[in-house]
Order: sequence, then structure tokens, then C-alpha cells
Amino acid sequence: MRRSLSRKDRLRRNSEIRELFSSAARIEGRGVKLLYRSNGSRENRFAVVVARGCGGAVRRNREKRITREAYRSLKETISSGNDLLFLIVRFGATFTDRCASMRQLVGRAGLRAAE
RNA sequence: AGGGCAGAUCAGGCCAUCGCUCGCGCGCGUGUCCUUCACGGGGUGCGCGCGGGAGAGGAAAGUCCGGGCUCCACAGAGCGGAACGCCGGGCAACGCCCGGGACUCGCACGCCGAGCCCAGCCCUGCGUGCGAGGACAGAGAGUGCCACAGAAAACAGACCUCCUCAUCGGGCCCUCCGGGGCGCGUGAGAGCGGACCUUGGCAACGAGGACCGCGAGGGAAGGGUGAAAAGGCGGGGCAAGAGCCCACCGCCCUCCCGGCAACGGGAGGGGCACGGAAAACCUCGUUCGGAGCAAAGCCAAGCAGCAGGGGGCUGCUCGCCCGCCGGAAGCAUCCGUUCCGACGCCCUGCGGGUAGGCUGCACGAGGGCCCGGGAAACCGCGGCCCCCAGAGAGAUGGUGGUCCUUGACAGAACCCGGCUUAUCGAUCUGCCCUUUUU
RNA sequence: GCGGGAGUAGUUCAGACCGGAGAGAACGGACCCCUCGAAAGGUUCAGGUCGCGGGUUCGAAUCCCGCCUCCCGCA
Repeated sequence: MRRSLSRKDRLRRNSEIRELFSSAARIEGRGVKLLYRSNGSRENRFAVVVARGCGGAVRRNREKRITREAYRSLKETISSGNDLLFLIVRFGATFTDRCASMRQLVGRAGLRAAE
């Protein structure tokens, strides 16, 4: 359970995604942008969006799978009570590259959880 | 063994572990409903855990066709529009598939005819075999188009060339000197006539240059232009020619035979009319209502609004009576009175659009094997077996190991049948060609 | 996912159907003239796989078919 990434961990609604785009803090890293804000609950929620221009559906799904897997591996290190949205801007990164850039983004956003 | 063509199948595999989506079973917690006096039992929803199962394609793509399904519209017919178009069959339907026919192209072989130095070459046509191709109805119904070039581009025409007569110029013969006959050339770069310019000459006139005019026909073979030139080729014929006549071929008409048909074969006749293009308009025949799962249906909640009921007048506003609340005057205080201000509702039903949830949403023109029919596509109320993704920011990934041929194009979104496009390869079957061996 | 539209010079467009035959305009660019110099003005010039590939035709920017790219609308 600790490592899972089921439905309640993800942002589900179109309106919630739109709220993040309109009123969330955002910082930019290597090919990835992070949009985040407090959601007033005790859990974190997560979403990934791939920007335009990423070829076909196979490449777009590949980016999202890598990003989800990276978030799953470092969700324990993020302080709770936030909505996070990763916007993929540059394409073709490997899993370890994506992990590193996302970990750096979370640190710069000040969301690193006190162990 | 290698290569080519056609068809079918597969689309990296395996192990461990952490994850995702959806069913199934079990357990726990919880909400609700039914039953019971109660214990308890049952239905249903949600959450969590465990076990076990399933989880993208041949193109899922492009959205180019055809359907199912849903909603809307609809008496019938016509006009208009769109798509399709050899024939037969298949299919739910199709612009798809199968088979057949004609045509075009390529290769090989053979043959008729004509030309030439008769060896052979070349041209035209035909037949047979193999292979390839495709929007393959109609241009002998109408309108329009065919640039440039060329004389002429579609009811043909007449530039050059060809031919005849008239004209003109020589020649030969005859003659009664008036002329006649024969034959040649010319028939528009020659000749004749007219007027002009330059030059020589006193002049008559000569030489040179450029311009204008010169009658009547025959015929369409040849030249040249063009993508295309008005049946092809050869012979006869003729003043020269021409389907004018003839042979072969092409074309058209009629008849007979074969075939379900497209069409094929044969005989007779006509005497050439009928250029291309319909992916120009169009004509003929067949088919077609529109929109699309973001269709459409259901559920609960709240809002605007509408209708009805509970006091009266009014379509509405202002206002009045009435009700209630607050304040002021007056009064020792309260009720009441007067004035001022604010408020004037409740219940039920309907309910566009939007956001949420559920359905549509996966048992179907379904798949596999066999049997039967058929030449094949395909078909069978013939038999057995199987259930095979169902999301909703949108599911197949990460890590470690291992093996090989080092893995292409690429991700379902209501569902099927096709077409088109992208694509590393592997295996099997059938046919053809080359080489080697027996 | 469904439906619709458009690709022509560096940019914005015409030409495209009825009706096929010299690829054009404006702005922008370059040279020159004008000016002491510049701007404006004037002359000349360059710049095009007509998105790509097939087909029909004697001939295709145009007609037909198949792809590619971009844009718009529908909850």
C-alpha cells in the first residue's frame, strides 16, 4: 500500500486539472514543469500532462508511464497535503533521468518531507 | 542450395519482484432495506486485505467507402444533388471480394501479304502461349473545347506541288499565201502588260532594280506543321488523281451458330460515314432522408423560470386593507391609538442548459477445429469446443537476471465488413526460374 | 473521438469552378538615380519542387485519386 499509486492518489477531474493550470505555483526544470498547491487534505494528489508535439499516442503514453513510475518511487519523500502536476515539455528522457529531474524539482519547491 | 511471385501464421521469449485496469471467490469493517419480540437470516452499496484469472493491432492509424445501433424528420410522387458504371456470382451492404470477357502494354514463337540486289532485312497485320495493367457505360443525342505551329483542327479545306483548257513563245510539214496540221515548252521564280527608281544617251532607246495586274477548271495522291490531318497498304485506272474499281485488313449493317450474359465464330452486303477528350457540361441505368456514442436514455441535488393551491382588488407598477417586526409621539406601565421604516410567504408539480453519477459498453453479420456444397469468393436452423480489453487526465510500466535472430511500424475509446497508408523480420504451403547431385 | 476548412515568392493574397496552354500583384530585399547625408520618391533586378506522389490529357497550379502538414467547430 505504501508504494501503490491507485485512484485516490491521482487527480481525477478535468475541473481540478484546470484549477491547477490557472492558480498554482509553477517551477521549471530540465524538460519538466511542476505545478503545485495545497489541497487542504492530508493526502497528496498527482497528475501528469504531456505537452503538444510529442508524436503519436505510443510516445505520449511512454512519457506518462515513465513519469508515473518516477512519482511512485519518490512519493514518500514529498510532504503531504498538496496537489502536484508534472507537465512534460521535452521528450525522450529515460526513467533515471526523469527521476533525477523530478526529485530536483520537488526539492526546489520546498516540498521535501521531513523524515 | 539460391532467387521471384501468391497465400497463411507470429510480432522478442522466460524467471523474480514492485506497481496499473477489470471480473471471480473468501474474509473484515460500515451504510441502507426486508423479516423477527429478540438472537439471527437475506438483499444491496462502499472501503480494505488475501487468493486466483484476464488485459491493445495487423494495421488499433488515415477517416476514404459500406452497414448495425441511437435520436430527429417523414402521405405519395417529382425536381434538384451526390455516388457508382463490361458481364455473372458472393455479401447485411459496398466504391469491396471471386470468376469470366474485351482492350492496352511487354516478351517468345509461328504465319499471310507488300517492297528491295530474293540470302536476308525491314514494315504492316494476324494467331498462339506467358506476364502485367485499370474510374472498362455512352463522343454514329446535344452544347462547348482542341493553345502554338500549320493552307486547313471538324457540315473539312486548298499554301506549295500535280494535271487540263484558254493565253503566250519557238520548231517541223502542207499551202490556192487567206491559213491549216503535228509536236514541244509555258501556264506565274518563266512570259506578257502597266507605271516607278537608278544609270548611259541630244533623242529614239538600252541596261539594272523593286512594285502591281493577268482567265476557266480537275483533283486531294505527295510535301511541310502538329499530340492528332479525315480509313491503311498495294495494284489497276487516269490528263493528273481519288473506294473510281479490285485483293487483304479495319469499320458499319443484316443473318446464322455457341454462351445465362459480357462476348466470340462464320456468311452475306455496304463503299467509308464514324478524330480526340465524358478524371468538360451532359445522356442513360442503379442506389441514396439527416445527424452522429461528445448520439441517446436514466438518477438525485440546487438555481432561474412557469403552473396550481393556501386571504381580497390588479396584466404590471404605484398604492390600500390585512399580518408581523422595529422605532417615535403620548402615557407611571401594558394593551390599544397615530406616524415612520423594513418585510410579505408557504406547499406541490413541471423544469432548458451546465457540472456529477449510472446506462449505452461488449455474446457478436463472434472465434477455433472438423464435415458438407461450390471452380473460387463464400455459404450451411451440420457437429464439437471457447468467452477473448472495456478505460474515462484515459489502464501493459520500473528494477534485477537470462537466452536468441538485438526486436519494425506503432496504442482500443460504440461495434462490425472493406479500402488505403506505415512496417525490422521469422516460419509454413503452393507455383515458376537457375545451378548442383542422384 | 466526431465533423469541417486551407496549403502558390520572405509575408498577405489573386490566378484554380463554369472555361486547362505566358505564374502574377502589394508589402518586404538588393543595386542604381535623386540628396551634403538620410527619409520619401523613381528605375532595374533577384526571389517559386504552385505541400508531396501517382493518374487522365498533346499539355496539369488548375481535373481525378492517395498521402503529409496546419487551422477551426462539437461536451
